[in-house]
Amino acid sequence: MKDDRINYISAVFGGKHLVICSTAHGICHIEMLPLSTDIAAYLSKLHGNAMPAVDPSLRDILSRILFYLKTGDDTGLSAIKLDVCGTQFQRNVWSEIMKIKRGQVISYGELARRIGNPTAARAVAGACASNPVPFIIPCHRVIRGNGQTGGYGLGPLMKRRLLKLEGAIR
DNA sequence: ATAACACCAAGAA
DNA sequence: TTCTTGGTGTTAT
Repeated sequence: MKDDRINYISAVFGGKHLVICSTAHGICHIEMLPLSTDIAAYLSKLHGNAMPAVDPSLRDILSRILFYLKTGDDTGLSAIKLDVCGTQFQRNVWSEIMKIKRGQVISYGELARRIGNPTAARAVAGACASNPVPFIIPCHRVIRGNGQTGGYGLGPLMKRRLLKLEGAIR
């Protein structure tokens, strides 16, 4: 991917900065950062040279994601334009995750089967872990085969919180 | 090459 | 029930 200029918008949610980054082509990155983080400086270091700027045109997307985080209603999330880069395997996993509806869960092993790579459960977990856009690509809906919720980049507590919000779990 | 993983199934206690 | 153990595929070093 090119070092396209990155813009961002942020809001405070759950004691952290919810940060949404975009290129000219779509959302490329969502992250939760400690309140002490200098967001622009952090993103600059992460994405290369140019200093990112706040982009007010991301306001609608931000509020839609916040609405989802508060209510569990994910209407319109899957229609958000993305600009993510990944290996072919990761893209296969991510696009399969997009098919999981709100309130549903599947196991890493089942997802592996669905992409035609039935012994790759652990690799599927790796692809979930490298999902750059949590919530939009709902990797929190992929759980362990034994019913435990499993790991999550934003913390297992957040994963359970989302699944409860969606009514997928008690 | 190899080590690190958000896993899994089976088996022991 | 919890725990080990051996088996996996992909990715980054």
